Formats: sequence, structure tokens, C-alpha cells
Amino acid sequence: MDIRTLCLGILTMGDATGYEIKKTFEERLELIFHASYGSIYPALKQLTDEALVSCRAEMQEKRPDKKVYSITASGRYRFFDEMMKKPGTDRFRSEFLATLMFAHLLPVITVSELIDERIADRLQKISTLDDRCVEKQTEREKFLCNYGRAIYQAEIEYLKENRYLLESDALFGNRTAYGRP
Amino acid sequence: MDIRTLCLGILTMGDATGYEIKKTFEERLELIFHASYGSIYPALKQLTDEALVSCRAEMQEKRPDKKVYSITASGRYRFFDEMMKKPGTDRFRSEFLATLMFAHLLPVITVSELIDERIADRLQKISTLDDRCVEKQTEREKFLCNYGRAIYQAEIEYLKENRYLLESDALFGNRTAYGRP
DNA sequence: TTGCAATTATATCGGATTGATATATTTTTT
DNA sequence: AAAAAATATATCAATCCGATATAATTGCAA
Repeated sequence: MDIRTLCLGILTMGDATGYEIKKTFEERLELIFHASYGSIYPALKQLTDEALVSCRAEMQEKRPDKKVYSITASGRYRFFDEMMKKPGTDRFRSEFLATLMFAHLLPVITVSELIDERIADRLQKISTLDDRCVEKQTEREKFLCNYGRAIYQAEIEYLKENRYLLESDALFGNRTAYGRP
Repeated sequence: MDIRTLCLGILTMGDATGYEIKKTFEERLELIFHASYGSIYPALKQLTDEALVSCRAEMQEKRPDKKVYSITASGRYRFFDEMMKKPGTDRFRSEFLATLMFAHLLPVITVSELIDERIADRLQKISTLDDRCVEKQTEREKFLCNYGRAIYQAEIEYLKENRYLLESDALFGNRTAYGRP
């Protein structure tokens, strides 16, 4: 499953411009998939070439033309076929966790601050999800909102209960700052 | 933080070949960061050019030479500097969740099987983590193991308790298979 | 009211990364 | 004895990210 497929999926929810698709990725698919303009615009071009989406240009006075994309019938079939494939494995990259992996090479204070900030960030994310979840939405979107909530909450609890392990580990390993005690 | 930096980090734990670094990514950093040969070998080449790692070739009879990499003093300094930077945001991509987002376009049975398989997969992952966690390891690695465990467990519980939301949603939305009821 | 930041909108480019593939020998399992 | 898995390095096309360029509009605070 690539960005092209996800763009098709977003277009099953209604016509949209490239800009709006990007916003959908940010606002509703943040927990699920990331995509940047650098992949969305070329994806839409390719999909248009393959006739999986159609594109109408809405002229606007004194504004660049808005290109509104619609999914075509063959686009819907293609999307369905893609969805029926077994999903590939998750791809995850966390610089935060990578840093914790080497906590013993860092000053204790840095590790503590890092964890504090992470907890604050997760709380922030939960509150954003809560706001978005009360709005009118499908059951599916509520499901995904609360899914994110549950995972973030579990992370916060784990960090609070176990941070001392890293903070004391760093204390002992930190006789010099460069990993050679 | 890029693959180069992570390779440096792995080399702070001891000398290794490209092959061994790949195994470390798979076995110990699976929860954190993904990297393939296509990025690891070029990374090691670049790091060597910058003298952040050194490389000695161990001749082996009737086997390709093993290239064993060691981190240099300037490599350690560089790694420390990178670790002191604020970590960037997590990057996540889940085809599983993306599929759930469009559960209403799929047959109910498919959604159910998908969730069953996901739960089975998470249980499998927990059991692998458990095996690995009992082995001799640092506090940090135990912390990360149990972190993964906590997140996977939270996911399983959430799926079990809320799957009915998607399964009934699919039931209602599934009058035709292509998203046009 | 004026000026500045944010939003709407499209697009491209270099660089990073993936997943597949090629090659070749040894060890382990069947 | 044969097949599969592990050890080991390396490259390539395709994909994707983050930054940047461009440009007009809207909203808000000084």
C-alpha cells in the first residue's frame, strides 16, 4: 500500500484538492500514515494518467486554479482490490525511543527532560484527539481516535511507572559523557 | 537522526559487520527503527569516508571477507552531539490501521479476520519480546522490551473491546462493496 | 489602518530509504 | 543427500520526505 492508494481512499470520502488531501493526512490520518506534498502531488498526477481519478480545474479569479480530483469507477475497483490484500507490517521510526536506547551515554538531566517532554506531548495529543472525537464523525473515525487515545495513555502510564529504570541506569553509566567509563 | 547515526550508536555497543548491524536492527531495535541493507551499507561507507568509523577486513578462507567496523573517537563525539539534539517526531505507517479506516467498504468477514490476525500477531510479538527479555540484558533493553509489551497489550485490549464498532459499521455500510450504498 | 502572520494552493528537487535482487559459500534441517 | 537457512556484501529502481519556491487572501493585532 502506497501513497497513491491512500489518496484513492481519501477520495472515496469525497472530491478534494491536493491541498485538502494533505490536510486530511494531517488531521485524520496522523495516527496511521504520513504523507508530504512531495509524494501527494506526483501521486495525483500518476492516478490521473491511469484514469483512476479525474481532475477538473476550478478557475478562481486572482488565485491559482484549484484542481479538484474525483475518484473514477475504475479507481474504486482498484482501491477495493488494494484493500483486500493482506496489509504489510507496520513501519515505525521513533527518534525518542532511539535516544532512550542510548540513555546511558547521556546526562541524567537530559534523559529526565526528554521523558517529561514526551509525556507532555502525549497528553497534548490526547487532548487534540478528544476535541476531534466529539465532532460529528463516523463510528470508524471514533474507533481510530480512541485507538490512538488508548495507545498514548498506555505509553504515558508506562513511562511514569518505569522511567526510574532509565534515570538510575544513566546515573551509573554516566561517569563520562561519551560511553567510556 | 538518520541511519548513519543509528549505525554509530550500534557500534558504541561493540564492533560489528554490516550484516550484524542489520541483525541488531531486526532483533533489538525492531520496536524503534527500521533499516535495510540498502541503507546500512552506504551508511557505513559514508561513515568510513568521514573517519567516524574505521574498518578492518578479516580475511576468511572460502568466504567473502568480513568487514568489521569500529567506532572512532570522533565517531563517539559525533554520536553524542546527535543524541543531545531534540528527537524529531515519530514516523508511523500502519497498513493495518489504514485498512480499518475503510472497513465500511470491505466485507464484514474480511474485517473480522483482519482483526483476528492482528491480535494473533501482537500476541506472537509479545511472546518473542518475553523470550528476549529474560536473556541477559541491560536495564535499558528491559525497559524497551517492556515498553513494547505494554503498547502491544494495550492494543490487544482495545481491539477486543471495540472491534464490534467496526464490525457492525461494516455490516451497515456494506450494501455494495464499492462504497456507494 | 497598516502591516504581519497564517491559510489556501500548486509544484519541484535533492537526498534518504525501501524492497528486491544478485552472488557465493557454509551450516543446519529434513 | 538434498533442501533450506544463515552468513556476508553490494547495488538499483522506485518511493518518499523535508525543504523550498511562488503567490494571492484572510484574519488579527499593533
